Amino acid sequence: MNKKVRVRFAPSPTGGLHLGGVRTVLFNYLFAKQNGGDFIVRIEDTDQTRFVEGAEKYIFDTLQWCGLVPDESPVHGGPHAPYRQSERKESYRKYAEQLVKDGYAYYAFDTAEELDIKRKEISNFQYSQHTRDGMNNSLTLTEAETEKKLADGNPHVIRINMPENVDVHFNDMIRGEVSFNSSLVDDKVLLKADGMPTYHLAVVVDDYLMQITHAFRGEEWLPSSPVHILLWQYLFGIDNMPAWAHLPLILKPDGNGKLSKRDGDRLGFPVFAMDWTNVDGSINSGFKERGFLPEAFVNMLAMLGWNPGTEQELFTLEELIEKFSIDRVHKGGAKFDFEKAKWFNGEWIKRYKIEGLRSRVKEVLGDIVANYDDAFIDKVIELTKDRCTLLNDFIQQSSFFFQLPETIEIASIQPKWDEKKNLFFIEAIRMFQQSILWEATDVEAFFKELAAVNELKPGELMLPFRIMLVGGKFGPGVFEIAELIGKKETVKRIEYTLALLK
RNA sequence: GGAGCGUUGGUCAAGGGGUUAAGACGCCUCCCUUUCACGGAGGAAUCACGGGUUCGAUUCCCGUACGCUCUACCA
Repeated sequence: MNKKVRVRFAPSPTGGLHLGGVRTVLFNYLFAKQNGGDFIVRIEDTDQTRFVEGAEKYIFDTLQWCGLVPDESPVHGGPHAPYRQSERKESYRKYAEQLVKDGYAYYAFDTAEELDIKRKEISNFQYSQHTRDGMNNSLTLTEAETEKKLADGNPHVIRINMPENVDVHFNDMIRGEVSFNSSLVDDKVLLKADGMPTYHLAVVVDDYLMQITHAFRGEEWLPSSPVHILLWQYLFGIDNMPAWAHLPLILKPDGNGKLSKRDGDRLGFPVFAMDWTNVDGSINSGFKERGFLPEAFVNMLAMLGWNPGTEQELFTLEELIEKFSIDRVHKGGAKFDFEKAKWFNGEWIKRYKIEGLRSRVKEVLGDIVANYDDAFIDKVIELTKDRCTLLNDFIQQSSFFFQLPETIEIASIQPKWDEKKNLFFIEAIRMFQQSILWEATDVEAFFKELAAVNELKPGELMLPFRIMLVGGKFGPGVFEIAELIGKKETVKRIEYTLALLK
């Protein structure tokens, strides 16, 4: 079995690959891999005015980060190249003309202004079988008039000639039998005045030319599917049509409705896999930059609209390929929950081996780890990974291993600070300096011993000690921290804080 | 307005004629931890409504309500 699964996305200044888009790609990918098929990506840049340089690269960077790399590089060719619709422009016109010749479509010369007027005059105006008789098209014009208009180079579009009262139906992989009455569907534009196809013509022609057998897309496409079904019937035969799967929408967390990038800004979470730069230069943050691991991102996305029916929630890409099944994809939309997304990431950080985390943690911490070797960094990661849900949490949780804490929260200890404690730490410094042993257990023993001698409860001293080493009330066990940063650094930090407390 | 699609706790969801209606996130309580997390043990909270069919409906059927998507020479 050689199945090809089509992935589509339109790069545009207002686009970017957001959650819903990546999930569509993911499900395509899983299905393709599972069935031993090909996974290809096509760029739908039919509206050139909205195409931005770099958007294409952005898409592939995103797919790469997620581990969803297409089998044929749409940028560098392949058996079905080119993949940019703008480069396939010529092939579409031919099919549109064919439709006109066969009576399934017609030329329409109405200008944008004329249509605007109509829309103002008639509420809910639709260019359809009920209105096309009153419009300026090859159906109302004589053949000679049409020929002349075309010869004179009048701008025109080609619209589909929707049949009257035909039951158009198909079997959706997720929803089962879906049907529409053709009388209620308008005469969609297939070929625009600039010669570019609209999505409706392009999907059908491209899917045919690229021999696509299964097509996944968002639920928002369902209402226009009758146009596509009819086009398949007219052009290539309904038997050659790919199987459709209309995926449920990803909804905004509050209220209802499709998740939009505005929601991300408003609610403070990313809706893009990676940072996306808008035409105006503003940036929508990405999951990657927020400190997500690609595995966690993909895992989280897969569970949004699909469920294996077991209690398993954590999946690798390989496991997803194995377990994924299209009939367990839900029909209803799912609200996006950022808290759950973070939970997935925390779980993945715990699952990750230290070595796997190392380079990512180094990247997050930046310059401050420059002078430390991997062995030291690995120990830090081991001590802190379970308390991080995002990679960026390593900044808070582990910076103090590499440098003096930026702020020392002395406010936490000052109220109960007294001379007795001050003397304890002065003595501790002396004692630490003399000691030869410096493992966490040794430090703890010294510390408690000295506390006993000074008739102080260790409990009263632990917090001050922590604040001195860490700067705040967080982090792993103090004695383990002391061991790792070393005797010299420990003493230095005690002295530093003691000075602050004077 | 029209068409299509949908509706199990706050969220993600399993289930599918008879169940104490799984599990996860979040929330709350307790334990562990002389910090914060992690971890562990508990807890509150759900089948949109109305009619059928049936001995019995959350589950099947029909309505209603509500929500969403589409209704562009955007995808």
